[in-house]
Amino acid sequence: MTQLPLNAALDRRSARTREALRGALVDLIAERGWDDIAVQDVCERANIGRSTFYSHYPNKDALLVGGLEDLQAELQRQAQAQADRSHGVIDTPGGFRFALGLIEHAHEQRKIFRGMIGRRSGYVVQQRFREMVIRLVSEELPASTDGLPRQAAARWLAAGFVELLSWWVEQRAPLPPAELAALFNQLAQPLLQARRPSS
Amino acid sequence: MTQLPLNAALDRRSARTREALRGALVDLIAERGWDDIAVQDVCERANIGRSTFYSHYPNKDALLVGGLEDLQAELQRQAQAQADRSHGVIDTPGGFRFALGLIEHAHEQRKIFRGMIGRRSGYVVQQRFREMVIRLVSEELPASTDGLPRQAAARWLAAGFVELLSWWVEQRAPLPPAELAALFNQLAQPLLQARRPSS
Amino acid sequence: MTQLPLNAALDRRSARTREALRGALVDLIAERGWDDIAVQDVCERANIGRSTFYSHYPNKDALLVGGLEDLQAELQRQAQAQADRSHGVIDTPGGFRFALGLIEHAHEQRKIFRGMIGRRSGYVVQQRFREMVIRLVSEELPASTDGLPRQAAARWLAAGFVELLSWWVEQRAPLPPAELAALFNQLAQPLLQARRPSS
Amino acid sequence: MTQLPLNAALDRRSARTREALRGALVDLIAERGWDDIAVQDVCERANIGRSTFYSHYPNKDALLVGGLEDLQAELQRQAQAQADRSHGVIDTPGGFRFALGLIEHAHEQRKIFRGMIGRRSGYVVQQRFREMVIRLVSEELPASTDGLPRQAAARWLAAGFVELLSWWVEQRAPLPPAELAALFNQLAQPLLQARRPSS
DNA sequence: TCCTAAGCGAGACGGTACGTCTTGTCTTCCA
DNA sequence: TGGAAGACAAGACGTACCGTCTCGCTTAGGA
Repeated sequence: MTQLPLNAALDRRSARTREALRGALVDLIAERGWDDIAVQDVCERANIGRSTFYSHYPNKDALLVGGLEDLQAELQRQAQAQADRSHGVIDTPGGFRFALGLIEHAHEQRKIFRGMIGRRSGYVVQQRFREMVIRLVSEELPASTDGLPRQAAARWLAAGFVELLSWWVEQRAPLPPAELAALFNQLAQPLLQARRPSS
Repeated sequence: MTQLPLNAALDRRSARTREALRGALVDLIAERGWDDIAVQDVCERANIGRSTFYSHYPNKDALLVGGLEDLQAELQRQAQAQADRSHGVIDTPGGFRFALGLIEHAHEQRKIFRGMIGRRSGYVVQQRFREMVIRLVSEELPASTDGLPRQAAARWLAAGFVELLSWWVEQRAPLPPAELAALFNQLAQPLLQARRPSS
Repeated sequence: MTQLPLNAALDRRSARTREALRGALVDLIAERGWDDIAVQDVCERANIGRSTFYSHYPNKDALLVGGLEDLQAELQRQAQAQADRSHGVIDTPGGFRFALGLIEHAHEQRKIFRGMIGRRSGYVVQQRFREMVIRLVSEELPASTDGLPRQAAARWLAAGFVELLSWWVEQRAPLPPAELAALFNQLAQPLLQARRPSS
Repeated sequence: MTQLPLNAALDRRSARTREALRGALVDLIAERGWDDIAVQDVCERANIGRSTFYSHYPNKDALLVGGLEDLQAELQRQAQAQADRSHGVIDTPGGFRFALGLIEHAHEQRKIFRGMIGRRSGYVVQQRFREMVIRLVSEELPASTDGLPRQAAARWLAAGFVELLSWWVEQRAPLPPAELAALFNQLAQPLLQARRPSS
């Protein structure tokens, strides 16, 4: 009956397999873009049998989604931390907190992002990424967005943000992250003004 | 530019084939969304041999692009006509001329647009469609867009527009086209203000 | 040469697939002749996916060649056995040992041979079959074949043999195999006389 | 259905087209061998539209057959001439009259014959050619061929002849035509001896 | 001289087969 | 017992030919 604690090791092994797959996927996305990658390729890169892949994820998509969920969690953690740091005193004047973090992340991993949301990406990746950004935007969007339904507003901003990012990430001499974030927040202004009706 | 009037009949025959293919594609996109369509399916629907398809288009993509080019041309024609009608007197007060036309088109062909840019679409379609909108926006975008490079501004607006359209087209009780156009133009305002520095 | 005894079961599975394909091919050749058979047909008959076919053989040709190699090996084994039985004592008086075996084989499988070398066959089959017979003849051909180069002699005899077989197999009331073999050996006599320079 | 003798010129035009096609085919056979030639290729080489090809011949085969019929007629004419020259006096001592003519023809057109009956040929060509040789042999074969049915004897000889020719034509330093013909006649001897039972 | 029937080139079209590629399932063996 | 290896079915892809067809041009002969 010593089985229960055994599983921990196995799980750890599983985790390492998953990790390897995720890493391989990221590498390959950076190299070739999503669409030109076959499950086979990911497995080879990760030194893993193709059947093993399917025992972990039903899809190439699923693998990606897993990765993006991690990224989202991380960004939300960052945003939260930032909110906590300025413990309500000034409250980042009219800007989205997630933006800078995500932009900086994209900056550091420029190559991967180029594969993900740039030219050579694929539908699923863009779609998933956009969905993630929609969730991030939604969380910081004020309740009232004059005229426009909240969901539509979130999508407008998220789509714009993603497109901006996609443009920025392909640039040879890009703006500094902070400026891009500022630009985004400026463009988003009309939808944020309702935020502090008094001021 | 099949200008030579020599073999008009052949061209006419080809044109009818192309037409049939395009129609079949649109139908199928409306029914199942881009990704679930095989070249074979399009051919069957259009009553056309698969090899004939390939003698006209190298790809499923190419077929789509052809269709979108037509749509773009049509919308530009409309926009131009509208501009001519108000022969410069009032100059559509601060709005994009293409918007209403495209929105109305989407309204009439709601089902097709749902297949094209809505949930079940595919990367290529969205991408191609977005590119088309980028071109449309670019044409009407004023030269100076304070701070933001022109290309980035166009992409911001186009992405937002597409996303808005995608959201709108899935609604059960959507706004009237005119109101959506107004909303878009209002959201685009910050980038258009540079337009009339004098006023 | 899948010699490693590691995964015997996989090999066994493969072998059964190959067997099925070979059988189906033989059947179909007997029914329609080589040229009217598509890879697809072989697969359907063998209850095997077309892609599986291509993972075993690159061609329809390759499948055939495989089968012929087996046949050749079998015939050589028979000829050897026969030679061993009469351990040098009488040494089949002036005749080719492979002939009777092959003729009897053709007799039993008359239908298949009709498809293979008869009227409705195809170039590849005839060619491959002739090559096999050339090899068989070569092995038993004496070193010196007065005047004619050895290779030419082998081809003369093989071509004649195949043609004879092809004629015989189409007959309604054919000679008994032994008589055909005798006939062949008689016709081959001029080239075999050099065999026993003493006599 | 070119029955009416009205338009001789049109027929002449047709004839020139046919000629061009035949020439192109021969060229291409010499270059690449039968199997690697598409109808398209023949047409391009002959500067003729593909549809025109099909208005003359139903097949690539038919084009070939036409050519071979001409060749056969020519060879028979030669053989006849030779028979006439030696107006029965000596009657070519035990040899086939067609052989030398055909061999010399093959010698002169070595390249074409390589394409036709050599390695890179195709089933149809070999088959057709063999049939022609069977007809040629049959015509000169004596009535009685001890034991072997006449048809079988003709096929044995024809197949051997063709194979010999095919071997010879691929040689780098081939025997002189006359010697090859002698060799063939020597090999054919056993079947010809019945010819003059008296002598 | 005009006109009319043909040969002809061009190429659209449907169809069939090819060989390649990817996907997801399933089985077997090894550690 | 989990993972590697890989056989397998399914099916889309883009290519290559095939044989049929329709269309207009050209041309040579007979009116």
